[in-house]
Amino acid sequence: MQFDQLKLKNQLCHRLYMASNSIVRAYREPLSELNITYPQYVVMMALWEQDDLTIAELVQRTAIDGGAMTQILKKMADKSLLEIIKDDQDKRQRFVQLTQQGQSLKLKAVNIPDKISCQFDNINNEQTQQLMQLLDLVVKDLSD
Amino acid sequence: MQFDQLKLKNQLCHRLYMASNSIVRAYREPLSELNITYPQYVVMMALWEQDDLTIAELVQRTAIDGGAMTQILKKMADKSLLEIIKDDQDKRQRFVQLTQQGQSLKLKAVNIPDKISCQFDNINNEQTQQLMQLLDLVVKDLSD
DNA sequence: TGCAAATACTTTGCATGCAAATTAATATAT
DNA sequence: ATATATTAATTTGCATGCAAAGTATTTGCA
Repeated sequence: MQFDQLKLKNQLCHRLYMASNSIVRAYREPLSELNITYPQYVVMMALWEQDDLTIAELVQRTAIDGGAMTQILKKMADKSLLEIIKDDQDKRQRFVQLTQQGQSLKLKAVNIPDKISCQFDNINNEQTQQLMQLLDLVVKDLSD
Repeated sequence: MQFDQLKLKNQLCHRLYMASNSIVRAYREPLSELNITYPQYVVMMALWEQDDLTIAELVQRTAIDGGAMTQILKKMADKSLLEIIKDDQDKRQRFVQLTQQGQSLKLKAVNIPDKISCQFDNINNEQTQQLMQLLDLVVKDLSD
């Protein structure tokens, strides 16, 4: 039966869809305490790791869509989490820099991963690592 | 270093975010030939598997948000893929039924899974199964 | 029997994800 | 040198995902 492959339970994509939505939803509450959304949190993590990136670099590291990134950064700048600085060398690009407030938010965020991972009762560290490796393969195969 | 857990490369959520977006994006082209979006495809798969479901059942099986479901079904009804039928027994609920056109679309969709899976060069069937099982654990842990 | 609580949906407002078109500036080729 | 191609961002339009509020209906219980 070739139609079997159209069943939802056989679809990797539907598993990914559900898992991704579930985990982003799980971040909603802890992130609301920092007054940021999930994609904004991804931007913060990228900048906490390496500040003063161009928007293109930020797009590359976060895999957030460029069009969306413009809007997201605007809102984050409005909240004084970061500043968007024009480059005098190449006037097409802009650098993104954390403000003091943006940097210090890291201290409030540091316990978020623990809050999330303690919701995982049926999956251990080894399985998590394995899962991340497999997901990397998926992303790699689809990025060509 | 507790800050290490804030790095993007250590985040399961970011892997899921990228993988889910990547795979939904991969479906975009084949689905555009059927003139449907990814969530609409999920609804179709659910109905091809079991027709004449209530909206609540459809929400439960697809994991699509109820609010979004209303809009999605409306668009699909506009495209004559399905009909939304009021229940005389319980006037709160409605049944969703595929039209002839919606049923026959299955024939055009049956080769889509193959088109997607042939993009996976670095991941084999066994790994895919393993991945799906691990994702089920994630969803299960987060659904409580 | 009558009314509060629960259900099944719908609506609304906000924040993306994404493709496509647009703008501004730089790089390249002839 | 100059037209053309490329690059970095932004803008626009459409389709969700999600929380919260709103609408009918139906249940359940005093």
